[in-house]
Amino acid sequence: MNKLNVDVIAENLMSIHPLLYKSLTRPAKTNSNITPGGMFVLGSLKRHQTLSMSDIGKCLSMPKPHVTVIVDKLIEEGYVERSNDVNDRRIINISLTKKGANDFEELKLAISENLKEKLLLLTFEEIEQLSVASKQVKDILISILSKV
Amino acid sequence: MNKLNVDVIAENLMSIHPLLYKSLTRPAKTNSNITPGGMFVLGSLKRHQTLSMSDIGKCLSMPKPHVTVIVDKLIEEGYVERSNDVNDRRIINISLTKKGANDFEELKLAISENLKEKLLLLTFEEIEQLSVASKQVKDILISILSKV
DNA sequence: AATAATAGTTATACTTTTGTAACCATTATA
DNA sequence: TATAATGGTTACAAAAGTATAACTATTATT
Repeated sequence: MNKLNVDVIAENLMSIHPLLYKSLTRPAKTNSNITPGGMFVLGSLKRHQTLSMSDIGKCLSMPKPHVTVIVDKLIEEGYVERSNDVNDRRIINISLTKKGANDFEELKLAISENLKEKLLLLTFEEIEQLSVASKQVKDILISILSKV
Repeated sequence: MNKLNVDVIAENLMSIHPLLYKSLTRPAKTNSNITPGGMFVLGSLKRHQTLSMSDIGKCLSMPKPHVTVIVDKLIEEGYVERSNDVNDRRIINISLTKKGANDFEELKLAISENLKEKLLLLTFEEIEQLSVASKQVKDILISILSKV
């Protein structure tokens, strides 16, 4: 383990984070009434198809009561639905509805549009590089940070 | 401009963001009384040395009243200090104190330590890759998303 | 069968963030 | 000089996130 590299990684991630936050959550507010938390839940469901309430909490390091509040709101808006687990009747599984999947796709497009304006400043090579590098960061972080 | 690439980038960044959030802000809470917002402000100051109140707001897409609140708290803790601009007496410049710089360094170490446990699961090559890729993402995002 | 553990909800209190509007001081403009 | 624009603060309200405890229902353990 190279100690220097780890510190560099931490430093890079700390710089990336605040830049992302506003760029990603702002379109969600202007184009829909999805809160940042709701957006993350939808993203997790998009990746995993179905998750129990507890799994969502683990996925996002979110306390269970908060998951309940967010999912309640998403159900109210028709984005997700509950279903009882067939094996364990304590478990409630959450999955995207068609509307939820569609609207999340639209939200991603809105974020793309928003980013696109900024990305126009880059060369084709830089965009290519960012595409590859962001995928590498994503895949590696998911492999070590995702708890589900 | 390759449309596919832009959408891939948006998708990757949206996946990265929730993973980072908790991993980066949790150590700040356990090791100090710096709020996430305060951490971002310190990070901006670390990169730019000195910023006016408005610049901090632009940097982090933060409303000005919120900047005031956060900076007030950081001053109270002795992490940053105000100084009047010599050319424009409306402007108040904020810069890190020695204590602020030190404690921010320590905070970064705490985050590194926290990450290190997880990074132990990776191969040396993956760490190397993450180090390079996260730097690329950081540099490119700063070049297009940072407003200061 | 009794007890402990797990999944989820409800309730509550608190912190942080976000959004406005009003306000003062200073600088720029007409 | 009068007016507009900018930088920053104050005050207030509302939304979102965080944390904890108490509770029900179900499953696992003994």
